[in-house]
Amino acid sequence: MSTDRAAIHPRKMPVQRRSMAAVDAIYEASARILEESGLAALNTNLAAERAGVSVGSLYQYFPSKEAILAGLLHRKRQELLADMRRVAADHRALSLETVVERLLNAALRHYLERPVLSRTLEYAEAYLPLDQETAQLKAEIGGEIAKVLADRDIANATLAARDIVGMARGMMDASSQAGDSDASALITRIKAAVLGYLDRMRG
Amino acid sequence: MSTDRAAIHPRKMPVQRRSMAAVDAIYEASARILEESGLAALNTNLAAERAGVSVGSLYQYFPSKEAILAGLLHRKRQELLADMRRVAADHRALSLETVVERLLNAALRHYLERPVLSRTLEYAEAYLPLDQETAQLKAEIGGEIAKVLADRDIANATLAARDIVGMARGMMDASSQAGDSDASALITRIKAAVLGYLDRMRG
DNA sequence: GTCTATATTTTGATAGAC
DNA sequence: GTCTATCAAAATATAGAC
Repeated sequence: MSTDRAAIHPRKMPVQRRSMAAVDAIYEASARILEESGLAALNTNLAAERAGVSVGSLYQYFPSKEAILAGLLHRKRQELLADMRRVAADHRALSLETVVERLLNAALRHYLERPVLSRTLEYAEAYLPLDQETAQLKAEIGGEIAKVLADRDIANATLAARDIVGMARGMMDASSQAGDSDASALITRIKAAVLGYLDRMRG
Repeated sequence: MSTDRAAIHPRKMPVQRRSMAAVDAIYEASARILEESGLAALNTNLAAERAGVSVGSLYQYFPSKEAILAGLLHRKRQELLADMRRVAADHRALSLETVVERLLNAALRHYLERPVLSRTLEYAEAYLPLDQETAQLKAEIGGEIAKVLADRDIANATLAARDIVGMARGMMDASSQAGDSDASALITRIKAAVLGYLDRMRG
């Protein structure tokens, strides 16, 4: 019997205590595999084994390995969005420079926690049949930034937000791949790029 | 018999006319597979079929699918480096702004030719057992930019070059993923980020 | 709910004929 | 040099016992 390879969404929400532990273990095991060996190395058997559950159990929660990836990405996005909202909440009281710095701090904190995992999930998204809900989260993260920019009368806030997210991400990737570990110096440099960009686009 | 999965380098240089055509066809077919379906979809059987050659022939030139990826990346890098050198050659006669613009034009031209392929190969590099020679090419590309910056008395030219490559790449990725196709507007915005960054890092 | 065992499919790689 | 045929290994997914 041919199985549905396109299934992406977690099979069901685990409500029992035990089930949640299994799902968490699968996520964490998968994350480690991705970090250690990349996308190509992730498979359901290995993920189950490393999570300390059987493949059968894994398939009870995830219809495919893509579903695991989608779930991981979704989680990460939710966490970042929550943090972004927190930072953007009272932004009107602050200078542009301070807001930018706080937003970058939030983004960096998430990214630097697990840079390789972040990179891998970001790439996976590009070829993964896109999960509507997760795409929405991405848009909302951009939206939070655009809102801050629009309030400062920056033209084309949506485009600018996309540019800023892109440049920050690119610099974080380059830095982490080069093995650079000085986070505060990195923030300073990203801030230079972001504020320099905004200056020049405004002037 | 267990085969050597770690082999990366193309098996041999094709010297005959016919062989070169086969190798080219394999590269092009692989590139299309990567663009259409991502890294996970690339396999030797499919690449051979789409290239119009048999798997046996493919294995005559490539010891593994990783070798195909490594070869594709190596080619792309060589092309970009050649272009960068051309641009950087007479840079002393030009303003910083003009040099930056020319370098970005070169990078963009290469990237926008096949953005999805570029992204995929870049990601592949991260988990691919790194090909010494290709890593060297990457360093040389950064080196060309660093040289230009150092000549303008920009401190920490190597670090700045890495940042600039990263931010440009991140913005190109974001733009192409969003489906934006206005290349000249994109150049203008990347220039704003790069020059703004340099200004602030200098001042 | 979870596990073991297993079928099915896909992929990697080679042997041997032409 | 190239192809066909095929093997071996790995990965997906499920059935059925507990």
